[in-house]
Amino acid sequence: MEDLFKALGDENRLRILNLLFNYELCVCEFEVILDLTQSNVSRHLGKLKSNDIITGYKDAQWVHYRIKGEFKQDNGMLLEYLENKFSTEEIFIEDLKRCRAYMESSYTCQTINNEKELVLSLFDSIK
Amino acid sequence: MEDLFKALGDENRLRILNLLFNYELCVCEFEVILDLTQSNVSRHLGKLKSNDIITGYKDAQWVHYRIKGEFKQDNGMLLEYLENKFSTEEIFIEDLKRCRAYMESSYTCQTINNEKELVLSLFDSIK
DNA sequence: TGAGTATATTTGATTTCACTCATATACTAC
DNA sequence: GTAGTATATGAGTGAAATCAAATATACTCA
Repeated sequence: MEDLFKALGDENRLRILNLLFNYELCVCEFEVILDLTQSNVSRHLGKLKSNDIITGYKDAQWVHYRIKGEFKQDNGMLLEYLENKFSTEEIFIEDLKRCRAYMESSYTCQTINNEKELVLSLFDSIK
Repeated sequence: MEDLFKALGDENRLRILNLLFNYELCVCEFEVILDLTQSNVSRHLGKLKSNDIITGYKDAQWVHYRIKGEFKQDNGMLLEYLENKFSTEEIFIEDLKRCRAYMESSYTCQTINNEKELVLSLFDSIK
């Protein structure tokens, strides 16, 4: 319980969870959407994973992450609480907007790094 | 939100909250019931207070703490989640047993420190 | 007023955490 | 096989958090 809250006590990890509440994403996508370094994203995902909050599966070079089913089952009320709070705080709302813009584009995790400039320009029109 | 979870990400603070979900208590009572030093308890209460989770009022030398009403209103689901988890984890159950034994005794925060040995002996019969 | 008590805060040592840079691993495609 | 890409991890740094011991503050009561 202490460890769970420690895992949630970091803004970047909360931003990651906010996106994972809505989409399944891989490291390189978090990297661009949240504007974090690769190793930073990987570390935070590692912490969420070691606390059994998320799980990842490998598809070619890419590792896709999602909220763990068991975690959802055991922590329904907490998740509801989080979703509710996410929907009222600016930073999480903005993150989701960028995520949606990316999702509705034709870019994928196969192209996101080659076309990073173009993906970022998608986001300019939002803010 | 990050700060709230940081505040919850400490076992001693969770133990304090567990008791406050059921009783209103002052520093010297936490000290004996949870077997922590005075400065340690005071520090943790300070952190919970600065995060607007609890509030304290002074009565003579004693400061009594309780969960803040606004916090309850704004975080109902989180509180429900916590109460639920507290009721399933050994350490929180034991803490509550000791707290109840103290509450049902005739000791008060005016006497708890003079009679510390006797209060502690109340707890022996529990474990 | 002065002694005694409850609580808060300062100090300093130790630990923990987030972050970056560089490197290692694992996979793809040629 | 080699080159290239995505992800994970090791090592080092600086910031923040914990804790105990000592001190400061605020209150009571004689």
